Amino acid sequence: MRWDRLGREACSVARTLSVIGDRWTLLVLREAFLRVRRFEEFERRLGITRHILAGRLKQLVSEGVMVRIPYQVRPKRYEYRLTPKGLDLHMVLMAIVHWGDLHMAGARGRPKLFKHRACGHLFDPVLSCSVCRGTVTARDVRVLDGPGAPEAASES
Amino acid sequence: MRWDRLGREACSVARTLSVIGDRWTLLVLREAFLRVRRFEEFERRLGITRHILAGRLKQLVSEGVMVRIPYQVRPKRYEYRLTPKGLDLHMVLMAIVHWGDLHMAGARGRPKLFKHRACGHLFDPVLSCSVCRGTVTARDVRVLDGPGAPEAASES
DNA sequence: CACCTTGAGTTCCAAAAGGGAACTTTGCTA
DNA sequence: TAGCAAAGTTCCCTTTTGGAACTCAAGGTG
Repeated sequence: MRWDRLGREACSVARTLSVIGDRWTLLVLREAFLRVRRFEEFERRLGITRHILAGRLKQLVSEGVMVRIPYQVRPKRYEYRLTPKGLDLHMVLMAIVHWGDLHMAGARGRPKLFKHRACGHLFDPVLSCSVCRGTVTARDVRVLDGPGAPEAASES
Repeated sequence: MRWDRLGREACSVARTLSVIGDRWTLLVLREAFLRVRRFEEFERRLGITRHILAGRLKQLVSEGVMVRIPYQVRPKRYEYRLTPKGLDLHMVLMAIVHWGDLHMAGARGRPKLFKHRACGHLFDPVLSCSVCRGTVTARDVRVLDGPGAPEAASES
């Protein structure tokens, strides 16, 4: 399989990965959620080379995950911001961070903590069911074919 | 930055990505959650080349995300299964699928649906707060430095 | 017994992607 | 006039993929 075909697979994992399934892209998004907006600051904080960064930002913009908007006119300078579609990736980032906190934290503990503004407490993200609000773990889920499933073979 | 340094960064995103931040790795895990276990079946379902698959599986095993266990002795054959550490990636996969369902679904709709065994309903995954159980979105979260944060500079 | 099949890899080579560093462009500032 | 800053591009060389063929061990088949 070549990556240019990924976005056309009948699988939401594959389609999502066609947008964000790349280390640099996820790291760029991490910074974006921490309110980094400018080319040079992404470069400085990530240690990414400029031409890779330019490519990733261009892709994120073309996918509608970020927008490139001018923040000054003379000379023209642009910054990158998350769109609503990009903000929806928050759950993906939180899930990734949480797994790292559980399984990859160093001796000194977590690098970041999260406070829930609504209740004021430090918290861990928990996946729950939109219907009953109960916790959802791997064994609680049964996977069924949906309307967009491939015809005969079972692909996810 | 080279990838071999990623796992040593003081950031749970970076550390998680050092394990799963690769398209093929995530697709292998998707299949693993759908109960695929054998080398040939991963190959067939993903269209991945054999030597890339071998490398990814070896890495997942060395990270403790999967285990390689024999399922027959003569001739010796092995299969790959998720460990508890691997099963904990479920939230990451669910978050990725859900974003794809929201933003990348084709005209025919979702390829897969999820049923919550506990309540019996088809559901969407929702991220919630471990303390108050309320929904958590990007704007509800305040990020603070934790004990494992880098000294002076602020990196996530 | 000679040969074919299966599962799980490994090896080889050409093509694509990535890392590093220097160069470009536009206008501002000393 | 020179220097600087932000945001990219270009060039070149190294590393990683994709694709296909080859290996190995143990059965099964005629």
